[in-house]
Formats: sequence, C-alpha cells, structure tokens
Amino acid sequence: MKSDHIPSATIQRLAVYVQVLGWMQRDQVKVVSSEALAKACDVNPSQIRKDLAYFGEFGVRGVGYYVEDLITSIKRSLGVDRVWRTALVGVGNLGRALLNHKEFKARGFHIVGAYDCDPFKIGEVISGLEVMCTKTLSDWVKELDIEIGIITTPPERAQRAANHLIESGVKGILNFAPARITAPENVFVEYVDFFHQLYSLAFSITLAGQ
Amino acid sequence: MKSDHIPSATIQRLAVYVQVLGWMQRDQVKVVSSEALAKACDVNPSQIRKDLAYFGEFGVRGVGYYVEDLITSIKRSLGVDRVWRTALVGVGNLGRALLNHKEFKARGFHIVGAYDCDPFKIGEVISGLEVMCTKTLSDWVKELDIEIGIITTPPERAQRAANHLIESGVKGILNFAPARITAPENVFVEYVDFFHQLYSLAFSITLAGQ
DNA sequence: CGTTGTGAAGAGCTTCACAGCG
DNA sequence: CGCTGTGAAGCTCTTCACAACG
Repeated sequence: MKSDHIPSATIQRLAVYVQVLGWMQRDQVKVVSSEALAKACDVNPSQIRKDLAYFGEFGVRGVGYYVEDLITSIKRSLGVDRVWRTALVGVGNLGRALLNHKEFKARGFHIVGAYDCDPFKIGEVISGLEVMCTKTLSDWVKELDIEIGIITTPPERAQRAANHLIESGVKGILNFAPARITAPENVFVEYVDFFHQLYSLAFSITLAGQ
Repeated sequence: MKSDHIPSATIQRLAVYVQVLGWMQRDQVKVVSSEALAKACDVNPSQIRKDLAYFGEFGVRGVGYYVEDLITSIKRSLGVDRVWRTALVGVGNLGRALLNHKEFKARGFHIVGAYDCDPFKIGEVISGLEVMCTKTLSDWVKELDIEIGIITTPPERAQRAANHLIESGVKGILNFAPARITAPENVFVEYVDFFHQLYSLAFSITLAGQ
C-alpha cells in the first residue's frame, strides 16, 4: 500500500495504538492480534490493519503483531523515534504545569527553553530551566536547535508569541491559548482547547437527557 | 432540517465558531456572513450553514447572521447556555493549574470540588477550594449536584478515579490522564491528550522534511 | 489453521449549485 | 440584489469480505 496521503484521523489513532501497546508491553504481552488491539483501543480491527498498511507490513499472518516491534515501527512512522527540542512561551499556571510535567521528556519532547515577557518572571527557575525574555527567543531557537514552539500565553498575546516563534524558524506550534493564530503554510499549527471537549460533553449529556 | 444525528465534527466546529464570534463581538462586529465567518475559522462557508442548519434557521437571507444572536443560539444548541458543576480528581501540577484557570468559570464550567487521595494534599486550599479525600467523593457529588468529572491523576490511577466518579453518578468525564478508561454507555468520556497533537506535529514536520 | 493485507462496497461528511427569501 | 438554507453530487474515511501466506 504505502500511500502518500494519510488521513489525520489515522495519525491520531496511531498515537492511541502506541499508548495502548505500551501498557500491553508493561504487562508482558508479546504478541497481539488486530482484533485484541482493536478491542483495547475501541476501534474496528480492519481500521487498525488499514492504518498500519499506510506505512508498511508490520504483522505476521496467522500470528499477529509483535508488540515491541510494532511500537518501534509506529514510532518510526510517526517520526517520534527521536528527541524533539521545544520551547515554551507564556509562564502562567498552565505553562508552569507543563514545565513540571515529567511526561514530556519521557515521550521524547524536551522543553529546553521557557519564555515570558513579564520582567517579574524573567530569571525565575522552573524545573531547572531559567525563564528568559521573549525578545531573545529567536537567538535561542537557533542556538538550541528548537523545532517546536508551545504557546501557553493568554489569548490576546498568542499571536504575538506565534510571530516570535515563526520568525525564529520553528517548524511547528502547539497552541494552548484559546485563540486562532495565523501562520505561513510551512509552519504547522495544532490547537489544544479542552473547552471543545467540555462542550462536547455538555452537548452529549444534554442530548441524552431529552 | 433539524436532524437527529449530528456529526461530532460539527460539534467541534460549533465550539470554534462561538470562540471566533466572541472575538468579533468584542470588535463591535454586529453582522457576519457565512463567508466571512468561514474565512476566520478556516472552513468552507457551506460547512457553516450546514452545521447551523442541524439546529435551526439562525440567519437572515440577504443579510447574514447577527453576531450576538448567533452566539446565543449556538450556545443554547450545545447546551452551554447554563452553568455546569464539575469536580476535579488529582491535585498534581496539571490539576492545580486547572483549578487556578480563570477560563473555567468564564465559560460556565464551575469546579466546585477538588479531590486527591494523598493525605498531604487533603486540607490544602487552592483557588478558594479545599482539597477533599477521594473516598468522600460520592457524598459530595450528590450534595453539590456535580454532573461532570475531570481526571488529572497519574495514568495508573485514572481508572480508579473514573470508577469513583461513575459510582457517584456523574454523567460525563473529561480525562487528562494518558490512559484509556472504561465507563458504562450512559457516562460520556472525552480525552485530552496533547501528546497526540505533538505526535501530529512531529509527523507533519517529518513528512514535510522529506 | 489463523491472522494479516487489501480491493471493493458502504457510510458519512463535505462541497457544490441553486432555489428561496428578506 | 445578496446571502441563507438545502437537495444532490462528490469525496474521503471506514468496514466488509476474502485472497494471500507464514
């Protein structure tokens, strides 16, 4: 198969597969069938086989998939079989929480720079990282070889933070601020807005109550 | 139109429309066409008209949509035109950040209970809320009329937290822990795992670099 | 024999094109 | 005249069913 265009839904699911496979590996499971993995991920078995087929043939017919190998293969396919260096802009409550979040390093996303424009925050050390002035961002991005920016500013400062990051030459932005931001085509932007999910919940509950 | 089944993609987009319309309202914009709103939300104009048509006829032909009315209509359609009372389980870094997050109240999601099983955390007051023992959760959920639970525990304790919430009778769960949880059909579960979005970014950047 | 990999069928979402209406 | 609301077309993603094969 090895198609060129891959649905973004597939990418999202592959991330889930990796997570679930990780738990299986910790439970000493060596081999898994698409059916078993499907049940654990709450999707259709052929969906899994098709998702994997976009990237290659990772299974053994009549047997299934070797858990460890499959994790490696999916991670390589997603491009997360290496370290990604990131910078965080906006050291508020959420920014602090993310800087202290152990999972980032564990998953290969190293936060190597923390930036804020508030003079009272500059110089503070959080989780071993000194908060720097946002204006000096572009020097550091090149110096530290940063490819991904994380925005945790208030919404009204999100676009300015994005501009700083884009100027500095980052290739992707993860935006936690509840604001749309514009970026050139070659800079990828992903949004994290958990209020969308809260809205979904509110809607589902309301609908079910009718 | 007024269909019964509504695509979840539509719900996600409606949340975006509300956000963008809010910004327009702040900028004194009174009327907006589907084309203008579409540009701001980066979607197709007919997509917007179709999404809205699931819930009613909110526009005026030849004119467009009245911004204020449309916000009200969408919020009512989503069921977010009222206060939702929520409880948070797991007072770690992320839990603390969310408890201090002003936006929750602003958007109608009130966190009225904070729970943890760590005796050192119980009794601590965060953002005016005393952390209570998770074991007492179900008493409070009924007492405080809580409908939504927010899980911010470590992954290995997510299912236990979920069980407590489900027993207590919450109708929906927002899970920030990087773990799949199982719940009965009548309890809705939404996941927030920003590593999925980081994976998407990593993949897009890797692909573009080829 | 059992499970994968995959073409074909099916379902669902998105876009088009235009009738309907203020 | 201009923009909404919507049936129909188009397209993409998902599921099925089975051939391929270790």
